[in-house]
Amino acid sequence: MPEGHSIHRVAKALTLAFAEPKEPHGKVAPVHASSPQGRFAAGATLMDGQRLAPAHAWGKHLFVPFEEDQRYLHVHLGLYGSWTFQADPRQAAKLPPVIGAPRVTVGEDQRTTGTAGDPASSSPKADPNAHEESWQWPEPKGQVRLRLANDYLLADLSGPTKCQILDPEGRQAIINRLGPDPLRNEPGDEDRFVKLVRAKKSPIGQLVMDQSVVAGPGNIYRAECLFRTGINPWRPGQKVSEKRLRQLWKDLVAGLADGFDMGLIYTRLPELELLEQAEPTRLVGQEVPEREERFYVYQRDGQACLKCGTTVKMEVMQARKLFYCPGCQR
DNA sequence: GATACATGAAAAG
DNA sequence: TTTTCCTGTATCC
Repeated sequence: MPEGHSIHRVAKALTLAFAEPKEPHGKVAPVHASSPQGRFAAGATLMDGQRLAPAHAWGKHLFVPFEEDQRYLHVHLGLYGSWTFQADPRQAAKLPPVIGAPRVTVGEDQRTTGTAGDPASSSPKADPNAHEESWQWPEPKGQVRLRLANDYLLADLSGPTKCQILDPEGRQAIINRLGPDPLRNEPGDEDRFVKLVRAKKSPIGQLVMDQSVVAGPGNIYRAECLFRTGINPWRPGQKVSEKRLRQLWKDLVAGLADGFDMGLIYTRLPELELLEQAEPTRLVGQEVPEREERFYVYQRDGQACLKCGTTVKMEVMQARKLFYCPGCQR
């Protein structure tokens, strides 16, 4: 259950795990690919033995290029797909930090094996002869569509809505129908976002989740960013002022970047006054509270708005639950 | 054991 | 607008 920030993190994790040489001056080791579940058997065969190049994401789409072949693995997690990373507990010293972090996050679902919660203690000193024998990869748990593995790390993919091998044209066709990605934030993206929104009369709450308008945000960011910028989700795109849309773009940039850095969505600023600042405040570095205290409006329907006290509303928009404060968002 | 639900998107009607 | 697809977890009998 991932929004764009999770996919960018997975791209980074896959790159660190499978697209960077493990020894100085070494080559990238070929990846072992398989489909324990069987539903991606043909694709896994194509991938098995390939050297992988650095992965990248555009919105919620993940692309993993093959180094010596002009093709890509393309994955979209859909509503409940996930990646699970595991590491050889004896090789902790070689693990890239993004993998070693002791956390389990829905959607990317990273976890470490070995000493729970403390990767640093989990082993360089373990068994001096350990490296003599290769790591026994653990049995896949549940429905694993694709398993990627090398001598140190393993990534299991389950439940994706899309998992396929694409040629460059196939990849480009997907990117062509995506809007700007706030995590890429390239020159001109803000203008493109503003123009796309202002050309439509559908409600802004719908447009923020429309991947051809902006690629990355999902249901949580939609609710939270519209609250943070004080925009009513039912307001037609055309009728949102350019000023507010520029504010909204910048808020999405900051919000998704925070999600990327923290590995979870945390959007509720420590002080309400920070909401009024010209530039959005970044939350990375802050201590992360319990889930119930991370959001302003998401799943807070029936409770009092933290800013104005009005009861937070839940309505259904495009078959998804929409949360907002009718008092603050007009 | 059911059943409901989830951070999504495309196809079908 | 409704249905369909993909899976794991929580909650309720």
